Amino acid sequence: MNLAPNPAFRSDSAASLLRTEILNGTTSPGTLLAESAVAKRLGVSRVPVREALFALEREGLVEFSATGRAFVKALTPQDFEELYVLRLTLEPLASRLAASTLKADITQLEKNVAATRRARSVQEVTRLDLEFHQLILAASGNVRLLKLWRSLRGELELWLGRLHRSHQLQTRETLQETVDAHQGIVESFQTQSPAACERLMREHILGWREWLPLSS
Amino acid sequence: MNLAPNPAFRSDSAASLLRTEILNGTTSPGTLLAESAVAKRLGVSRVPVREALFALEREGLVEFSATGRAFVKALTPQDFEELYVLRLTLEPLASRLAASTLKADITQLEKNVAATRRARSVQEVTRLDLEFHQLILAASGNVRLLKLWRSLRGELELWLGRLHRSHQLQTRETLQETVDAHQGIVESFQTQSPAACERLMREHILGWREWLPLSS
DNA sequence: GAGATTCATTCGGTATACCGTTTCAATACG
DNA sequence: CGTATTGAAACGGTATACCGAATGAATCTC
Repeated sequence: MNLAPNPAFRSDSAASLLRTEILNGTTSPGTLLAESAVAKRLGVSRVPVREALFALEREGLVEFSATGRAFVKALTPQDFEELYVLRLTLEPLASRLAASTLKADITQLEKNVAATRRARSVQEVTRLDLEFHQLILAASGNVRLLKLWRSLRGELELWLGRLHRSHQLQTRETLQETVDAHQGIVESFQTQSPAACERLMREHILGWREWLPLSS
Repeated sequence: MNLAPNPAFRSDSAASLLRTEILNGTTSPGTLLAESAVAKRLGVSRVPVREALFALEREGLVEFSATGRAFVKALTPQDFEELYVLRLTLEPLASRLAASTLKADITQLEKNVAATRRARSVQEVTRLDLEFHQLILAASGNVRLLKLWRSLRGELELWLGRLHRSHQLQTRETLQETVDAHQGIVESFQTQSPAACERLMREHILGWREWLPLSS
């Protein structure tokens, strides 16, 4: 028996806690995350906090000043524009690459869509929505492509969280639209060509254009 | 006078040294980079070495095992395939986005091409080649796009370095081809539409297809 | 001999301490 | 009043030390 896959590193715990607080909006953008202060608050030393901050930087939730101080990232409308352009490039590509894989097995995607139908909170829908897209990135088979997307995921969550808090999103209709679109994409993997899958994903993301802060 | 932009962090020095050794091939792929050993060799403590290893991981030159040990990344033909697909996606996009910026000012690109013409070593050509492409990524104005590309740059350098060492590249003709292609791209920014710039970059990268390890 | 076991060594995760630099607000200056 | 100055507190970069876990080779088992 070689079990014990959970060393429970303090750096991971610290990252999880800080991640939650940032995504919740508990700690507002621009806040200084001083190593000493965070360490004292979490009851650990500065070393794991340091690593947690680096991890969060890779996720796009934290940014470092020139002098090495960590701040909760503050996103501007232009940042969302950048993210949007990249999603519009990376995700259709992933869809095309994933087409052959997903033709054989779409059980995970189907589970995700079913769970989204049953979801009861906006947080849950958001999580499942991002998970749906990440499943396709993972199915692309290009681990670098998945890594690139994951480095943007934190910022995408910040974006969605902001939309939710401003009540611009997640009326009953938009939820239904999301589920329908995802359902259509899943079916496309079974019935259509890779190029068609790519196109469908592109159109799905184009539908997000209206939620860009700039256009509101 | 507030000069002193060079704190000369030991972590940066360590990263530079290790980076050079990895790209040279001095430390071969798969080599364990134990923190203690590297620290002793460089005459610093483990802490800056740790950070250097994280930095090199972001650059794609080092990978961590499940138990946290750092190894010099070993690239497989499939890895090159992944990198190629991503270049083929990101760089034409950057070209299109950079078109408006570069219509106004191509001096940096022109300097680069001129320097490439004057280059006397394969290492220098490689460096200038990657710099040319990076200039365009930077000119795209999308800082996230630039960051994504930079996270692949280390692996691209490993790829080119391998090609050089196997003498498959950098005959006089391929150098001339590179310079010509780059010159054409620079001119396209002045004379053509963003879509045409995008297409030209795509074709330039398609030209690299023959250098994929799989096809040789 | 092939595979499981043991154990000394190595290695990474973390705590703590020290130091120079940065920061920022109170103060002095024009 | 607006702008330099200054000095104490805060912060990050690094060194060192401790510990449990992982590693790999020698050993034991069948």
